[in-house]
Amino acid sequence: MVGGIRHYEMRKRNRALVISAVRKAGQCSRTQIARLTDLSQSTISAIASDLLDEKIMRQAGQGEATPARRGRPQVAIELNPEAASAVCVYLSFNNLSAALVDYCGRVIERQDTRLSTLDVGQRELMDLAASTIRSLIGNRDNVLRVVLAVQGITDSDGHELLWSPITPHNHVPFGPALEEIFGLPVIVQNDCNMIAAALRWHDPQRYGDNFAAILLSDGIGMGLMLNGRLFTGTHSSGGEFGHMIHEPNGALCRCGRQGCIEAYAGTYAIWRKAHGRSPMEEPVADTEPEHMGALARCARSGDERALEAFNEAGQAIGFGIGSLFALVDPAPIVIVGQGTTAMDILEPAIRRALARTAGGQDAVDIPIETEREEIPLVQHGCAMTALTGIDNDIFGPAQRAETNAARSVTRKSVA
Amino acid sequence: MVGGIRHYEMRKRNRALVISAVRKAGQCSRTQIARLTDLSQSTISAIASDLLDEKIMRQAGQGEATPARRGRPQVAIELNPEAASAVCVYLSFNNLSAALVDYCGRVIERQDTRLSTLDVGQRELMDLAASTIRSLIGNRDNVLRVVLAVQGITDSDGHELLWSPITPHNHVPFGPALEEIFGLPVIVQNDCNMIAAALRWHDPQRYGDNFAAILLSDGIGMGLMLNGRLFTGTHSSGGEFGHMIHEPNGALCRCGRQGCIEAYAGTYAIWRKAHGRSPMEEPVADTEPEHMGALARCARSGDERALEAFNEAGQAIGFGIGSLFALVDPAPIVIVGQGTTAMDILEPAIRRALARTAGGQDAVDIPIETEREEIPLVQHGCAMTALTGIDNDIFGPAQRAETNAARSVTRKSVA
DNA sequence: GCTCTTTTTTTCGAGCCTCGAAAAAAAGAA
DNA sequence: TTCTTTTTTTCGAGGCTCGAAAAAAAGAGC
Repeated sequence: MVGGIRHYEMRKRNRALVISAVRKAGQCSRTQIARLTDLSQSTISAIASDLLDEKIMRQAGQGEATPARRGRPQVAIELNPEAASAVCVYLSFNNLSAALVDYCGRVIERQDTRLSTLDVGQRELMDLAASTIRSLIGNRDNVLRVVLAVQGITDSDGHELLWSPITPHNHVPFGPALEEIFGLPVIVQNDCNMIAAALRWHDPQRYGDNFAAILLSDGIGMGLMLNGRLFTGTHSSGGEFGHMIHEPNGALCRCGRQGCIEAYAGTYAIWRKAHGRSPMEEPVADTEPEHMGALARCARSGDERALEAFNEAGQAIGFGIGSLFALVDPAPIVIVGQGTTAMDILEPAIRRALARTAGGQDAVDIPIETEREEIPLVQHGCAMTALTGIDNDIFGPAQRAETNAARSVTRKSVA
Repeated sequence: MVGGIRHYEMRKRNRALVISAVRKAGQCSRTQIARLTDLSQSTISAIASDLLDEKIMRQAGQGEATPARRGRPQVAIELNPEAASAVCVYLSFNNLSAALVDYCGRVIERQDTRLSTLDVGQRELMDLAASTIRSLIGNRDNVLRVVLAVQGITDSDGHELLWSPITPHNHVPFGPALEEIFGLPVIVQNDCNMIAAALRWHDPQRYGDNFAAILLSDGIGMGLMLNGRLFTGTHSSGGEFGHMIHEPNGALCRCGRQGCIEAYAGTYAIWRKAHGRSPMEEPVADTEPEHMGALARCARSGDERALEAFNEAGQAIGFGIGSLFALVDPAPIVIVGQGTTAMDILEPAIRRALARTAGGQDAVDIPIETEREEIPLVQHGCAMTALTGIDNDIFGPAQRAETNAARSVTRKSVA
C-alpha cells in the first residue's frame, strides 16, 4: 500500500518538478517553468520565491541574448551552484577516479588514484575510498551525497558491492561503512547504470525513455533504460547481460560458469580465442588496451584466427541482444568503451546474429551507436544521480522543518 | 515531464486508494481503511460517504462474526457489485471463452465457443469477438470495460494483436475495432500477463512484487511481475521468453527462426524429438493434450527417446530462466498449464541447467510452483485488470463532473 | 521626456482537501 | 438507567493551487 497523499506531498512533488525543469533547462523564467510543468503562474511564483529564499536557486545574471522585446523582461533563475555539492567515485580495475561536483553538476575538484585492485584487502579498499572522499570534502559543509560506481554487481538498494571482477572480495559494504564515517547518504551503483543515466542527460533526443548501453571491456556490462527509468534487478543491480547464456555448456567464463556471453565477447575471451587457446583455459587477469588494438589490426589485415575471435564475440553479443529484445525492445543500442575500437569488425557480426533472432526481426533498423570513453560517462552519471537524488529527497520537501517547529512553539508559548 | 499535482489529483489518488483497499479486503470498516491507507479518520469518512452516495460502495450486511465488543460497532462497507461490470474474453487456440463479471469480480454469465482459429479470416475473428461481447452485454448499461486476452504478442498500448500462433493474421486491431462498436475502452493483453496478474490476486503472500509465470503449452509464454508491476516491452507486450535463444542456429521454431527456447520446450518440439524427427522439421500445427500425457507416461516408464525429449525441454527452460535471472531475479517461478503434468520429469532437468548459470547460482533455493489450469487464471486476470482499471480511471476521479458544472452554472446564473 | 502598450511577476480571495479535536452515535457493562 | 468504550461524523484551521486583478518593468510612439 502506497499510503495516502497530503498537501505536503503535493508541494513536495511540485517543488521537485520545478527544480527538475530548471535543471534540465539550465536557466528558466517563471513563465517558462509554468509552461513546462503545467502549473499555474501563481503556484510557480510561490514555489520559485521559496526556492530563492532558501538559496536553492538564484537569479541568473542575464547571460547572452536579451532579445529586446516589449514588455517586462523575463528574469531567468537557475540552480545555485553553492546550494549543495556531491562526491562521485568510480572504482574500476586498478583505478579509482573521484570528483567533487557543485549543485549544477560542474566538477570542482578531481582526484585519480592507481592501485592494484586485485591485491588490495577489503579493509584497504574501503579506507582508500574513504580517504579520497575525505580529501575531496575538505571542510565543505554542503556536501550532501556520495555516489560510488563500481564495475560489478551491487545490491538493488545501493548499499553493497556484491561481486566484482576487480576484487576477490564479496559483499563489500561500501554504503553503510562510508555513511557511518561521513554521516551522508552513500549510494553504490553499477557503472553501466551510471553510463545509461549519463547518456540520457547528454542527449535526451537520442537516448530517451528506452535504450540499452552495453559496455565492452574485460567484462560485458549493461545499463538498461526502460520507460524512462533505470532498470535494476529485484535483489541485485541486475542487467548482467554478460552472464546470459550464449552456448549451453560452452566456453569458460571469468565467473566460473560456462557459456556466458562474456566468455566469448569479453576482451579476455577474444584474446584467448585469437591466440588459439582452449575455450576452457582460465581467463587471464588483465588484457591491456594496446593488445586488443593490435589484435583488431591483425584481424583487419587478414589474420584468420583474430578475425574469427572477433566474429565469435560479435555473434555472442548479437544473439544476446536478440534474446534481450525478445523480453523487451530497448532500441537504440549504445556500445561503450574499449570494445568500440573494433566496432568495424564487430558490428557486421552482431547484426548477422541479431537478424537470426526473433527479437531482432528488424535488425537493420536497430540503431547501434558507439561511445569510446566510459569514465567520463560514469562520472557524469554519478553526478546526475547524486544531484537528482538531492533534488527529490532533500530540496523537494519544503525546507520549513525548523520554521514549522518554531512556529508551533511560538503559537503554543503565545497561547 | 509528468505535470504538476493539484487537489483534484490528490483526491483522485486517495479515492483510488480507498477503493483498492476495500477491493483487497472484501469488507472493511472506515477505521480499518484509515489504518490501511494511512489517511485520517476524517478524510476516510468524507471519501467513504462520497463513495456510498455515488453507489460505488454499499454498506455490507453484517456478515458473520459480530464479536460483541463494547463500543459503537464498526460498520463494514464493500464494493457495490452493481456499480459496474466488465467483459473478459480469452482467445486461445481453437477456443474463445468469455465472461461477464460484476464490480466485485464475480462471474455473472459465461460463454464458450469452439472455432478453428487457424482457418478463420481476420474479419470473422473480430466479428466473433464482437458478437460474443454483444450477447454478454445484452441490454446492461453498466459495462464499463472490455479486456481481451490473447495467446500471442500484443502492442504495449493494449490495442492490437501483433502476432499470434493461433491465427495467420498479423496486426489484428481488436482494440480500436471493438471500441468503435461498443463505445467502451477495450484492452488487448497477452494471456501470460493476465495469468501473472491473477496469481498476485489469488495469493499475494506467495506471488508478491516479483515473480515470473511461465506458461508451457504449444508455445512458451511468460508473464513477469517486477516491483509490483506487470513488465511489458516498450513496443510489444514483451516477455517473449519462448523466443530467447537457447542454441544459436539450433532447432527450427514455429516463429520461423532457429534455436528459440520454444523450439525445444514447446509441446510440438517435445513431440518432434520424442518421435525421432529432425529438429529442423516443420512444427506440427497442433499437439493434443492426450498425446503429451501419453508421451510423459512413456518417459516415466523408461522410453529413452521420450525421456531425452523432456530432458532437452527442461534444459532449454532451465538455461532460459538462468539468462532471465542474469537480467533480473524474479523468484519464485510458477509453471502454468499443460506442461505441468510432466513436471516430475521436467523439474530435475530445469534445475540441473539452472544450476549451471550465473543467474541461477542459488538454484536450489528458487521455488518453482505449478498451476495446472491456465484458462481460469487468464479469465480472473482479465477481470481484475478490467476492474482495477475502472477503479483508477473512472471511479477514482471524483464523480462530480456534472455536479461541478451544475454548481458553477448555478453560481453564475445567481450572480 | 512623457504616456501608451505589452509582457512578466506578484498579490489576493476563493475553493478544495486533509487534519486534529471535539461532538455525536451506538453499542455493552454496571 | 447511567457509565464506559469504540466508531463515525462534524467543525474549524491550515496548506495548497487557481484565476483574476494589480503591480512592475520594460519598449514604442509622439
